[in-house]
Amino acid sequence: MNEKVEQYQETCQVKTIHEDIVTKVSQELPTIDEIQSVSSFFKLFSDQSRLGIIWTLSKSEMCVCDICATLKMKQSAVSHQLSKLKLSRVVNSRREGKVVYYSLNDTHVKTILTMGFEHMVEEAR
Amino acid sequence: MNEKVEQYQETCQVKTIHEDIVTKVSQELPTIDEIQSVSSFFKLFSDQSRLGIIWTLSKSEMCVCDICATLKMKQSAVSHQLSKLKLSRVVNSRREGKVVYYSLNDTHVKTILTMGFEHMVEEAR
DNA sequence: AGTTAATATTAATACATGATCATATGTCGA
DNA sequence: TCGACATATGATCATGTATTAATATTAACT
Repeated sequence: MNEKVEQYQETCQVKTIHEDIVTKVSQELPTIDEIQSVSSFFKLFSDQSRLGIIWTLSKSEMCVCDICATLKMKQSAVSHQLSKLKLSRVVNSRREGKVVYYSLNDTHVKTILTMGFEHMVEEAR
Repeated sequence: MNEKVEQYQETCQVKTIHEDIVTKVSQELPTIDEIQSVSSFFKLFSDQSRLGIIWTLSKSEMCVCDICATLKMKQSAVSHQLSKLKLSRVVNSRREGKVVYYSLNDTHVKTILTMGFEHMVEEAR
């Protein structure tokens, strides 16, 4: 039993089936930080409320109150989610007196959003 | 005070700022089911382990044990996540004797995965 | 300065969910 | 049919997180 197999067994408890594939794919594997970063990005789209907010902002720049009204959400809940989205730089904000306007930060987000909805339509068929 | 403003206050407790925008965006708003469906789809990409699995499968069809070895995950954890991915029809499986091979179900998933990593690269600049 | 409006923040709560252990299921070979 | 291997499943536990109510902050107006 060679070292590689032993190492597999640490996590897998099973004899490796395809060492060549594992080796090849492992070499291309993103770092933990990269996977973490990407999964965190997708997490922003994974909640109903946040996705609704992202969707509305993809249609128009809006203030907090408008988002509340559109999505029938409480102001506090909207603010909380907006702050997460802003922290991840998915949205921008600008203040005009008492009112704060939010908008999508980049077109990338809009594209991914669109793909999500396209996928849904296709799945529904 | 008209009816609309009162209705806003139910959820928003604030006087509406832009009735026209709210009305327009509301008309285009996806249904709750649609938003639910799309957010659930993105949720599959929102966890480190699942994203790792999706990534490896985007490189090659693999059996459960190979995935464990590549990602240094326990077999049980991998199986649990694979079953979620399969339930959402993101992956397919085929059995060959004792070994079960998993693969990505559609190219849509691969495209979205790629966009996520592209976004990360751009953000890192 | 005091009041009101719009938004942000804090703390508490309830709920979802990923990992793990133990065990079950399925498949093959002796 | 028995044992070994590969995978799946159930139950439990710990962690994360969305929501809410209450309160703070910020800004405009009188």
